[in-house]
Amino acid sequence: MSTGEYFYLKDLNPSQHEGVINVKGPTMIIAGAGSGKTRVLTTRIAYLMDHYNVDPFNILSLTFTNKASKEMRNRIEKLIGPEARNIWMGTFHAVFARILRTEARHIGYTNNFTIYDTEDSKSLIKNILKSLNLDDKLYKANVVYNRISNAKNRLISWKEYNENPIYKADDEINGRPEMGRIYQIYTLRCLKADAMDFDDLLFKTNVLFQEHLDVLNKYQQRFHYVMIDEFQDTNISQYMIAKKLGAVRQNICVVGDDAQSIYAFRGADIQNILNFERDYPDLQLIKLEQNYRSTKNIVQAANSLIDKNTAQLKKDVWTKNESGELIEIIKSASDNEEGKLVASSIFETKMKNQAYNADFAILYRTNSQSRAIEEALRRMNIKYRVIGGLSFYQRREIKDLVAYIRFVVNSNDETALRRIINLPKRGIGPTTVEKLFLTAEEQGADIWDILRHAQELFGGRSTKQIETFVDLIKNFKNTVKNKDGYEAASMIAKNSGLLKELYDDKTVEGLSRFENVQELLNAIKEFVDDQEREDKSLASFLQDVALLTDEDRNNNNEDTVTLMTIHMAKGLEFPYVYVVGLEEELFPSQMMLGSRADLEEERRLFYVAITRAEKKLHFSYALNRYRFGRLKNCEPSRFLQEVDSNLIHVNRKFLSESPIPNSNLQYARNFIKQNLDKAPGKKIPDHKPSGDFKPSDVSDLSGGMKVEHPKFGFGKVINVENNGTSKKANIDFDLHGQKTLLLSFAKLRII
DNA sequence: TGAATAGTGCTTTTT
DNA sequence: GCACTATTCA
Repeated sequence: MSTGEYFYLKDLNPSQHEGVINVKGPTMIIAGAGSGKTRVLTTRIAYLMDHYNVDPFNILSLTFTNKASKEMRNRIEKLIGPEARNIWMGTFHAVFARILRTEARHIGYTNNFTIYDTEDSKSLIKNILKSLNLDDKLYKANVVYNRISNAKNRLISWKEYNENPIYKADDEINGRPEMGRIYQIYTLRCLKADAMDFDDLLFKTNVLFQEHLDVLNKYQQRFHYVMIDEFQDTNISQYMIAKKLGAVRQNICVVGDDAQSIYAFRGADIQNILNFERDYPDLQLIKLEQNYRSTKNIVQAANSLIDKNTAQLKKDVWTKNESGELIEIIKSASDNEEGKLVASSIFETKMKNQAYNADFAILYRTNSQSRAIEEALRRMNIKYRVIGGLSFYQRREIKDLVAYIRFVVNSNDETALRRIINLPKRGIGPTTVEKLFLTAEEQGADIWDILRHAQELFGGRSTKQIETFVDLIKNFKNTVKNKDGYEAASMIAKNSGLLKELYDDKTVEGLSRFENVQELLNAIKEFVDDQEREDKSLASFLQDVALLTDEDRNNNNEDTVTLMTIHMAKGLEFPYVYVVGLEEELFPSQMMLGSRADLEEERRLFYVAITRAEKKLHFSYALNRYRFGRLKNCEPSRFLQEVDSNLIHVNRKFLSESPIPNSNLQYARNFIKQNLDKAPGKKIPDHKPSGDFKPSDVSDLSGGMKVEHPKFGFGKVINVENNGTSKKANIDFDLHGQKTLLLSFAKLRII
């Protein structure tokens, strides 16, 4: 069999070639960072279609992010043309949501079911907790949600949960004996609302395949080849689905890197890699170990770090690339200084290497770290964009409008109803809402029926408002039936009063909310105008809105520095990478110091961060950082010492001041507090900061300057004393008199 | 019922 | 520091 005729096989190295052409039978590809994993996967699919004439409809390719699947589809399309669009390709959640919609009736759902995102789920849980009158110190929505989520990811139903003595004992020790009952109620309420949460999309797929072998068989016949990317991130639930689907033909190929497993907190189980070896003893194991992405120094740094983990598969990542520059460490006195130093280092690197902004990424452990960095970049006029944080579809105004649409389409959707029934305010308060739900439960009726018959059932004061609301929704239902999705959505936005409320809000945030809603409407218009789409109904747009993420919208090609968490950076690469906030308790996170397994996951996370870099890597840490709104001393991260020190260069220029002793800071706080409390008789009202109040850079502050303070108002600087972090200014405020402020933490705007 | 205020807890990471 | 909640007052 000659393979020379396919141009795309030419440049593959021997292992990659193996990975591409061995398409039959169970295969596991262990792929080191930057080893051309996606290339192997896409080429493999192209080869399947090209060489074996496999119908794309018979190929299932599963990824974790929309972005990854989109990229894969594009790359395959480049290799073999538009036929690539027919491959079943997407995230686990998206693909199985699609299958569940078709098969919903088998498991007690309609094909119109709503998908609850995490926020929806938590809000439902909060409601349940409240109605059960449980101690909210012990039963927190977050904790309960995670517990339920964990159970589902291990395929444990509420029934099994309640029968399991280990869970029971565990919950009792933690003072939460009601957990099983909550799980049960939550499940039933979701069913009643015709809603599935994220975990349900996988859990219910398992149930479906377990209990309806004919359905399973149908999909087994459909998917001749199953491929899973980022296999190290699969949980039990996902693995079981894949295993069932591949059971007949056994053409199942998993690609992953145990060293990059960073989602154990979400139920991902590296054990799956071992399970795979156990389940398919005759598998082909292929290792991709040559790194094409990074310099020798970076590859070695990553190897030296990951070597400290005990739980890992044997793998030897190497590169032919040049050694490149050493890793540079940036040390700073505070988080703000870290921002400044990183920004100026980017500026210098850009000048020296004629690089673009887009060549740079700044990676951090937690989203909250972006603030100080953003500020510094803004000051230096370096364009940047922040990935992640609050996504578009999670914004309040977007969720509000979506909730309206959701309820119009599915009037059993409890969470949506609770969100909109009094939004904008229409005089239906919590008391009334609870009464409605209680009645629905007593009568065993749908909440929509109760709403429609509120007049007969209650006859009280609030029924008039309820009637108005019901008429509104009925009206919308009609619109949805008769108009296209865009027109209907616009109508809902307008007539619900949502748009007006935002329009009336003339603050900056109000304006941007208004624009966001417009943008959502535009997105719906785009959806409706899409020629290739068959079902253009609003219901169809809504179906997977919960699964959409921001990156799907944000493909602008502006030249910007990228800021994001390390988790978001997985799979990406940049010439210049800054890993910031390398401090104990921040990275590794304080929540992960408890066990070896957790610490090793943090180390893998750092490994992921390092291996994003192509040319040059920077590490940065600060000696002081604001956390919980207080300045805290920080220790450099242990991870810094775990990287081979021969590969690291400490930049002397940046070695600045020592930490600010906490006692000094406390002193400063007390000083200010005392001064504020000095004249209790005549209370001076707090100054209202000007609308555009933004603290200025105070490094050049000197006597005679006029400043504004958010609390003390306007004043004049008398003098500035000391230097560095203990630098302080005497300021004479117009209303509050003379004060001494520590500049490292006072917020002053120079006028 | 709604708006304003005081108090609390908290930050991991995401489909 | 912020966002969310409980409490208070109109």
